Amino acid sequence: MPVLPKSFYERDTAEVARELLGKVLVHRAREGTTSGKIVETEAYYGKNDPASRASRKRTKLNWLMWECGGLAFVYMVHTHNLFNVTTEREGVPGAVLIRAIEPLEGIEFMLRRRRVSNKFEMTSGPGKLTQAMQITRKHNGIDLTNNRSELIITEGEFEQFKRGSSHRIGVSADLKRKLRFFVLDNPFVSR
DNA sequence: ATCTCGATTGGCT
DNA sequence: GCCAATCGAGATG
Repeated sequence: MPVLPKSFYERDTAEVARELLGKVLVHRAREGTTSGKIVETEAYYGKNDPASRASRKRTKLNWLMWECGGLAFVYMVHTHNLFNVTTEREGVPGAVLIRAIEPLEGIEFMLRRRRVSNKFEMTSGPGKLTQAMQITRKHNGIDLTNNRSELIITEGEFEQFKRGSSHRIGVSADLKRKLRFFVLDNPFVSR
């Protein structure tokens, strides 16, 4: 399946978050390939989004949100790595948090890394999927639109599905808009 | 140099 | 449902 081009990401962040559902995140590591269908996302904007890492000034931690679209943006919260994709054109902050995937390839690796037997516990949360797919801060800044990258996002080929939306999870101050998107009735969605 | 906090998770009551 | 774990980095003095 073809890799998503940069133009896919350089649009309104909520639109990208919604359309990322059903696309496929692929990690081609030495140990083996893991991949999964994206089933839950959240959109984060800049200045007037109080929940965003980019709501305040640009720092060593959040600078990637101002870069061009289609780059990996990984940071830690508590003990977990959270994986995001940058959106909007260079200079405009934005990113989409990938909150859950449905495993496709490399399920044996994911089970081992997560130390769980229940497959629904492998990737049904933003910190869970990074552990399962072994995504860490070393992937910060990787170009997800380059077919030679270790980490890429490709088109998917799935039956049509319904999407739902809600307010974002775990944020202390949210906007009025519903900026969380998920595949309806998919068991790998968190909660 | 020290304090504080978080886009989470898992274990225990 | 509640709460501790645990870590980087921004904020403060």
